[in-house]
Amino acid sequence: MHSQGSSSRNQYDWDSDDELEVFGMPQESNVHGVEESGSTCSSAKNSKLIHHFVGMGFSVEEVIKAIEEDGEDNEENILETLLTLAATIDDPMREAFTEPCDFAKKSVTTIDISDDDDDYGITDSEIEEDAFTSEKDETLSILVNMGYPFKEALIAIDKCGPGADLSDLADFICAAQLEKEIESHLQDRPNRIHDTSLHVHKRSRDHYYNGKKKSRMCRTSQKKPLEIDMEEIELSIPTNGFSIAKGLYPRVVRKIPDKLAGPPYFYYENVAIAPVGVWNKISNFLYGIQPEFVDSKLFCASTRKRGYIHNLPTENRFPLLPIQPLTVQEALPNTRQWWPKWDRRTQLNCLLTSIGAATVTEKIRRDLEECGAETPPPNVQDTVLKLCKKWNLVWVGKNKVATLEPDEYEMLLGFPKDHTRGGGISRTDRYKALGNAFQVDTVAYHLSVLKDQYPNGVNVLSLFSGIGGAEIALHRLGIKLKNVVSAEISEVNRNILRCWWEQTEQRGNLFEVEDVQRVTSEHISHWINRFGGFDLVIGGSPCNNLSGSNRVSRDGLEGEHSSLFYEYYRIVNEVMQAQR
DNA sequence: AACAAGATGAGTGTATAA
DNA sequence: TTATACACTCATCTTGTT
Repeated sequence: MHSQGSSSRNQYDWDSDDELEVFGMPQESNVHGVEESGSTCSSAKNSKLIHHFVGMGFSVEEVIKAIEEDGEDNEENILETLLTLAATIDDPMREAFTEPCDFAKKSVTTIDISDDDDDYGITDSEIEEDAFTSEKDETLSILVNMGYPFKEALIAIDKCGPGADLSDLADFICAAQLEKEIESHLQDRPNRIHDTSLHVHKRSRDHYYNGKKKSRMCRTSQKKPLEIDMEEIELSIPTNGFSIAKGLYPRVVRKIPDKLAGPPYFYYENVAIAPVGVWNKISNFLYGIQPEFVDSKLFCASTRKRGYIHNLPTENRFPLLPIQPLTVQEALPNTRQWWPKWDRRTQLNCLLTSIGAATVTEKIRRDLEECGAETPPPNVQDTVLKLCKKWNLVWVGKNKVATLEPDEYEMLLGFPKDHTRGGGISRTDRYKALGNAFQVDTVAYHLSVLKDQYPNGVNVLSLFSGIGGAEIALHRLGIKLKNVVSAEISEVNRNILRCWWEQTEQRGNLFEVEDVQRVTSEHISHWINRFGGFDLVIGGSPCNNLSGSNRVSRDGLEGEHSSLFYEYYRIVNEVMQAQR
């Protein structure tokens, strides 16, 4: 943490090297190969382009063809052409598993990979609450599968006991539902737990879905030739779909082709509201699997709209216990007494990487005190409310709002308290790391299907690990971590994960890699041989150039940070090939 | 240097009205 | 069907302080 590199790394210097270093030595050998093949492309720029696209997994021949077609100046068009080429291949799965490239095969660059056996062979004390809740878990998941809302199932089990007869539990839930319905007819309470925001939008969104879906499809596929068959429609991605849930959690109906169904499993995450076309591209690379868009407001008290692409089964999912409170007032009980009636928020907006300025909270306090009245006039309410929503402010006193604390970030996102605290990390860095992290409960819900399949634990390749959201999700699910290879560029983040690993007394092995770009085929096959294969490749690639919060460089998937998605794809594809 | 604080819009999707 | 208004966003950069 005292190394000089750590500070400059704060500025995401995972791309500080120029392109030559990105692909290392073998680039040159490939360049020669290309030139010898008789191509007319010979400029330095051309070589870079070729390697750029070859690095994405296209064959050299295809890339050359595309460049000749579109000219070397238009990367966008070249990529479009390449993707069209890939899409027009008879068997769409064939392209998915073709040899991506061999640029890394001869790579002998020195790589910082701690290959030591960090064997924390300690006690058996991990995950012991598991025994306590396993019966409950099982009953819960059965009830949820029967179609009962999770929360009500949970209450029923609490009331009747985990050993109660299923039919008794079902009866209890039905009775409770009926009671609730009657109650809601009798009195209209605006601040009921977690129902309002969900159902308010549901009807309209469903309407949107049925009514406008088609027109949007046409818009998205405008660029492509007008041959909209079923395949096209499958791949055309609606970037909404957050509230098509019937119950508390969305029930996903999505069929993964047998060819793609894991193991090995992969799980990819990124921001939902990305520039137009980005998710289509990502989906095309990840074997055409449709993203699953989920808003974490279903799992915690703050919004977090994300897209997930994975080949996990979607049946028999179950949520992490205990269930998080879904309202701010419950999640932050101290704020409840200060929350004015006219602020009807029950949930927070997205937790970002930086927080609001103190001048904002001060301005709000002044404005409210000036009008003096118990309830301020509508125009003041309006401006204050807008600021509160913009900066995610909560009420901590009379006329007093405040930004969230880092430990409140941790709690809302499902991390252990003080997970990012200490060890030389600054407050600013905590916000940044947490703002970039998974919402653990959400990811755990998706990963829960692995629990039955891997009673002895999993081998995980974790890319862009950050502060270890994936690892924590698995751990909290009670899925043992056998071997975890974690790639993370930020030193402070690696320290956080390592500390957590030691504190939770993991019995498996943690291997740290600094830069995903330095992971070669040799590394991958070495790990596969050693561990007997990976069970899960998980990661969310940088969103910097996709996020709407970025005023400066929202450059899309080809942006300097977000283009690391192609590294994720490269590595996933190698694992998929090697283990199938 | 390192850190904290403050200032800095645009793109995307949604709802509504015409 | 189109136009318009509105809400929200895994961020970056500069400046000032220690």
